[in-house]
Amino acid sequence: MTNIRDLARVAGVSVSTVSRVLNDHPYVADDKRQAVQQAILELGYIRNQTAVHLARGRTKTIGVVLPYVDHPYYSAILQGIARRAFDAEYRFLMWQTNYEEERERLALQALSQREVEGLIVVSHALAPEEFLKFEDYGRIVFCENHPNVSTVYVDHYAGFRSGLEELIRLGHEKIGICLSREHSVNSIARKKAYFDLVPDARQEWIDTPALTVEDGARIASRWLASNERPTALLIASDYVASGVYMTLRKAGIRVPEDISLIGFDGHPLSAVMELTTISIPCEEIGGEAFRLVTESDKTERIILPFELVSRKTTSVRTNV
Amino acid sequence: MTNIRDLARVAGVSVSTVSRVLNDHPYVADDKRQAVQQAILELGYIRNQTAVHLARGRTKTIGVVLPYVDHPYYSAILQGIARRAFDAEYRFLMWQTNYEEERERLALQALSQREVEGLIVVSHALAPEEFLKFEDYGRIVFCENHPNVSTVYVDHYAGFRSGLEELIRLGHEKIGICLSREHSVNSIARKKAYFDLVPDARQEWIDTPALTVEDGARIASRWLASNERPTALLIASDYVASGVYMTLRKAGIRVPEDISLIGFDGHPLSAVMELTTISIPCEEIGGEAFRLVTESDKTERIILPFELVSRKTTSVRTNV
DNA sequence: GTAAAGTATGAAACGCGTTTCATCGCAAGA
DNA sequence: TCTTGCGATGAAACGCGTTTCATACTTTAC
Repeated sequence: MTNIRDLARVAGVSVSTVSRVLNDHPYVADDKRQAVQQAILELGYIRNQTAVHLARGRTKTIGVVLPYVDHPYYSAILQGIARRAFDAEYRFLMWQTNYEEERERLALQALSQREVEGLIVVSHALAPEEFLKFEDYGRIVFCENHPNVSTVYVDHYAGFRSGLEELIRLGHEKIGICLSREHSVNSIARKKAYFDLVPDARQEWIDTPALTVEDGARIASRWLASNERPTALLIASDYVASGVYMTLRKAGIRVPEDISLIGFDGHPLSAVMELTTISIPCEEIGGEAFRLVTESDKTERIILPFELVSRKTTSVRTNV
Repeated sequence: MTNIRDLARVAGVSVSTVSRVLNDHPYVADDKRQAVQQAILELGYIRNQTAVHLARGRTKTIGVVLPYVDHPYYSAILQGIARRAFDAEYRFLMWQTNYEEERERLALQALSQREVEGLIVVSHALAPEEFLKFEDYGRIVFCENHPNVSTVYVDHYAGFRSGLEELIRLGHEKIGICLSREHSVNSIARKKAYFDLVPDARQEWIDTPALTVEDGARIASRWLASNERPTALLIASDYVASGVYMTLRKAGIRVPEDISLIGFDGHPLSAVMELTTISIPCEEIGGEAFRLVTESDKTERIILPFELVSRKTTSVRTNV
């Protein structure tokens, strides 16, 4: 492997000059610059990035912590991060955690070991404080609403509220909700909105987990089997909502005549399924998180908007 | 930043001994080991991974080249890679390319610069030969069928054949297909299967691109507007097939009475949509590709199985 | 009892690019 | 003519952990 010193020898210059040529620094005479470039071609020299990282003391790499990749919400955020990272000539390492704390800790370890310069925590199991212990090693940006941290998020309380208000406006009183996980910050906010706004809110009308289409099918089956059925469901993911929708239709239930459904995320799927949904800018969450983690030097909180998109799975309550 | 030499000084040993302790080498006396561990705690020492990478001459990192993350096929493969990489204590860098050659070249550059030890090329725009030029720098594994390369793939010719045979068996003669991209290896294989097996195969019944649900909606609209309609569609992705399905149903077309649909991938969505599909083990593709790129030392070709899963979007042709 | 084998440890080299600091030539300003 | 000052360049230090090699002391083995 030829290195910068070989280059210097062949070109008849010092290593500093070679480095200057490599990095397009000024103050290099044309003839020497050409001699170096000639040597590079002759020896087939290729820069060792690892050495550059060590010498510069930075890796131009960030870490991304998320539970699953094969889930549209997370992959959309990841897409946003990837896009922005590419433009900024940054790389990113991903920790796909399944919400296992041990895996999240590995990402923190990488941060402290200076393998990554910052961390985007899309969703996590570990307490936020555990993350903040590592703040000295690099910026940590969350995609969930925690106090006193840099974060890019959507106000899920308000988002759920808008969905619930819509259902109430349509005359629904027996409303159920489906939450992705039991105890996440988002779920807590959403649950609060539920109990704040729905007079007849009931613990047994909260279904969880709601992450996959299969969860949707399960939720629909449960609904079918229950003797006191909500007339409307606000579901934390379009994917899950699609599962619910299809399973109910299969069972002969008419949507929205028999039950109203509202999804969440605004995934393209919701459009072809004509699902009413609360749309959020997932890619932008990722992009902004990347911007914060690389550019910002103070704690920043970015709240991105949501939008209730009414389509064909919601209507005025007709039955009891 | 305290380093290994500070540690040596404080512990009263040499740097070699410190390194031995850090790496659990044998041949370190207990008292010295403890002295080093004590020093580590005292000084709050944290290993610099970049230095380790440089010294060891390896990064335990591989690169992944794929066009999009927010697409279920790719994210499922990525999930497989991520899972396996975690177990092997490997990291991976991702190049999300949008099929832009320039972006793919950046991944190759990273390989040559020893930033990554190998490359998994899930799908690509650049000619395979362009990749193979870089084989000296590390193993390159494809997830598509190219000659003379390490690859993990599904036989898409056979896969499409099985779908087409099923449709023919059901009495369909006017069969259309939807391909993800015009000129990918997979599409070429699939197109060949189409022309080999379907007597009335027509160029105008090949629809492309077919990557997103929106593509599905577009394809369905085209079908609705055409005057000579295929009675069956074999679609290269469940996502797209879902889009087709929902859009046709919206328009009052009965599936499978008026048209049979077969999807591809075996995505969970196909189950709740009751879509007939050709199921392939996406996660396993990723996992095996990871295994090859890190463990194998010769060119290996792994062909993974597919399976036709008959559900409710296919039936005997009833109309003309 | 002596050779062979194993245990323990440190100095120094190594991987490799970047950056600081000193130096020197030469041109512009006084 | 003398002083600034900029342009150009190299030596050496730096970032930091790993590994090789030599050395020296203990144990086993015969």
